[in-house]
Amino acid sequence: EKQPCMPTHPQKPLIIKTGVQFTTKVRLLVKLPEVDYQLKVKTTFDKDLPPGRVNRQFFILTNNTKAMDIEDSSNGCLSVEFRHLQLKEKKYINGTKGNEGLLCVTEELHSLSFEACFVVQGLTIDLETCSLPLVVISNVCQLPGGWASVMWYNLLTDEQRNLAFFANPPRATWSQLSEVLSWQFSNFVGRGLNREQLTMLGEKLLGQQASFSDVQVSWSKFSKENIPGKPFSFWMWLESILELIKKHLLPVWNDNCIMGFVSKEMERALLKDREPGTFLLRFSESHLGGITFTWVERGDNGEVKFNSVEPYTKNRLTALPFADIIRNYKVISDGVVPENPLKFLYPDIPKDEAFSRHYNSAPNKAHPYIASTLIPISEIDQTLKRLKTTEERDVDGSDCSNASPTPSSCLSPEPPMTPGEFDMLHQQICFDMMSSP
Amino acid sequence: EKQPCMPTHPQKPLIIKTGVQFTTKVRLLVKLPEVDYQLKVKTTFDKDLPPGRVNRQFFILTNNTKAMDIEDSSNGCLSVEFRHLQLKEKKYINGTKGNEGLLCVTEELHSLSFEACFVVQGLTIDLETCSLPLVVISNVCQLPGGWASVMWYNLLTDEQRNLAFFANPPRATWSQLSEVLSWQFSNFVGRGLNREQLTMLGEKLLGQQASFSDVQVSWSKFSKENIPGKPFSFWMWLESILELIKKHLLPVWNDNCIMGFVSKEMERALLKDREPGTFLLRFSESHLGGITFTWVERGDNGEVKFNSVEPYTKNRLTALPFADIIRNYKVISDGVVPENPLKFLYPDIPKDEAFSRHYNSAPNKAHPYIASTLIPISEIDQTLKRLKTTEERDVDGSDCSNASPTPSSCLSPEPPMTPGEFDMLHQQICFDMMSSP
DNA sequence: ACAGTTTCCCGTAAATGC
DNA sequence: TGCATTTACGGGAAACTG
Repeated sequence: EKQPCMPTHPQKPLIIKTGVQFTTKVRLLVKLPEVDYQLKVKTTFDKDLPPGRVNRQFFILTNNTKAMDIEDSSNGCLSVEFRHLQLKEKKYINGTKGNEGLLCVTEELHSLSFEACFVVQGLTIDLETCSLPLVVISNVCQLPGGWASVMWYNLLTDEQRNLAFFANPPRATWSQLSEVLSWQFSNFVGRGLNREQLTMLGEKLLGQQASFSDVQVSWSKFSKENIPGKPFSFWMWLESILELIKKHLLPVWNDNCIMGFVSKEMERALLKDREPGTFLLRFSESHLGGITFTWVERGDNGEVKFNSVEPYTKNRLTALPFADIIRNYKVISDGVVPENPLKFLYPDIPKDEAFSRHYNSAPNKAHPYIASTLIPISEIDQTLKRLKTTEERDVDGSDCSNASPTPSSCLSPEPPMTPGEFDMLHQQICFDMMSSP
Repeated sequence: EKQPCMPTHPQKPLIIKTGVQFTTKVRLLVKLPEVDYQLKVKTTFDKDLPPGRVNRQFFILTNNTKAMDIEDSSNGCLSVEFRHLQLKEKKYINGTKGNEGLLCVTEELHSLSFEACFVVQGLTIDLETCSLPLVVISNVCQLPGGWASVMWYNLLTDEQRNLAFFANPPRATWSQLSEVLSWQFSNFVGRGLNREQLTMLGEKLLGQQASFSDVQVSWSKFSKENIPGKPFSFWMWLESILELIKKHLLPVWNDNCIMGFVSKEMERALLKDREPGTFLLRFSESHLGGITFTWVERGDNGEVKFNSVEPYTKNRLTALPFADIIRNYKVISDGVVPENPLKFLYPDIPKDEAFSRHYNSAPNKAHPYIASTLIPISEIDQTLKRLKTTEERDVDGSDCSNASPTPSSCLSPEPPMTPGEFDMLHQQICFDMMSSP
């Protein structure tokens, strides 16, 4: 009869960081007869501890009681919004912490309870409801892990409050998971993933498959186990890319200039028949939050060569926006006029046509100073270069799993999923009370 | 009989930030007869408000009482160290705040009081002491202003507790002030200022003077009024340079490679007869926390030309260490092989000899990637360049005040002040209880 | 409207706990 | 001892407040 709206971390609901304010809202969905008494609602954290007791215990530091009021907007029902709520951990509750030692903090689920009581015509009526499971973190570095939990829970169950969910988390099919992954991108950085990008992610997570859609992905493989040979899990890697886009690549990403998720085999297959100087942008698979470009060129005797620049990460992107890196990148071999090897964005868009709207218009203030830019330069020693090219296949091979099929036309640019699909997912995760029964 | 040791902000004593822990220590300087009772000390903030009442009021949030104990180290007298003290502002104490509206928060002085009471042979003895004046800030952005106050107070008075000091702050002579300024550098970034650098600072603050040492500097001119034509005060400018050195230039500064404080006239006078490609490093006077280099070259018909690069600030220095900027800086004019114009550090030290020990040894990991560096480049269009050179004098002139005297030999490298002078100043500000009477 | 000041909170580093 | 987690707080930005 009453339903809570979720506390929200900016953009990431259902995650609460200790010591940081959050907001929550409850609405009464039944119409009460005209009353002139106050209907007080009390908010409690982890009101009745579930049987599988939680490890950590928290309490609401701030005022947790407030009277309902007629909602300004909409149809005039009763609601109350708690603001400036803050969570703090209880220390040394009863000697030691719980024992479910297998779960990490971001898998530990909690909930907010809301209670009210009113009397009408001699009848005492108790109202109570609670939130969807919450994850409590103490530092933003735990946010990616916490968000993985929230996604997995809401993707795979409709239960209102199964706090033991991660004791034995169900698997997701790739078709479910890929939809959520694309939604992460459309929701947080404005453009979702197309089929080719999702295929690369599927291969990365599951290896070669005849058909992906029904293959199952375990929770562990998604966000807990490290990718073989890497010191991070699949989700941590993907999340680092979301973060990179949000902070440094937003307009370029939304302009569809970043292919991003391409295997190295696919990359070569795509570039090999292209005009020399054709390049594409790809996220680093070996480092968190990095982006690189690969271009194709022809050697003296006509053989195809591929070059990839060392991935750029946030440190360098802070000093120099990515579009300007592409604009100014130069390769220098000793004593030669440096040249920008990047000519056409795959498949054949002249570089400036693709990127010029993102260039930083030169800040030519009438200084007594000579303006100066940082220019990303690769210095290539010709002898070394020849060596490198022959070894290239081997060095790269160690980084890649299996060969991927020939590209054919599968990488043609495609729009992200339809808005309708996103709305559906959005509601699944972000309980919009306005549209509830 | 008892004396407090100061609460310390890392490296900056006598400044307390609300909500951040600080530590303070009190020692009893008289030897008590053997006692077996505990001597408790209580710490109070702004215990008795001074007549000229303060605007803001604070209190100690944490436990403020602790028993004295025999000091481990040294001569075994009683002492107590309060740790994890934290200050919080009292809100709405009695309606409104005080009225001394002329002072800003960093000029508002406070103090910590320490009290203890003991009974010996039927005599009750009250002990009480207090700290030197303290500045309370709420954000680190107020630290430079607060530190200016602490310096000024301790430079110009020996009073233990004159909380109204900034109602009418005395002036400092340049000889006093310059010594403190040099000490800032030797203390916080490891190398003090030599006579030439101090002379430039004196001229900047006071204009041309026959003899600086007795000229007086007002508190306002030092840290409150903006430098004419600039949006910051003298001290804020100098402090931004200290910060820049601490974060990005430490080894280069300590290696004496940075002349830093040179007027533009002096710079030209020094460089004009030097080998083309001779350069020096100078802090920006127009922007906070910037460093630039100026080099001399000769035009086609033998005339002397000076070029200064746009100052580097922390953003770029984070992506590329300054020594590498100098190492790799290039000037490019269209279609020509780019060249590094920096050859000799003034007066005549080959660049690599001066800087090579600070170069980042190339991080050549066996990547499948082509390594890439950011290279600072200035692109000079030849036609523009010719125009620029003729206008240069005027453009620059607008930025400089009066002509400075011919350099003669006054810029010869000199060691910073003697350690003894620093020790004296250090004690003046940082009350070292060990050496007190 | 605005400037001085405080609050908020991310993100890195250090401390703590298990 | 090492890893997981929390605490600490600088720093940028938003919010507050006379």
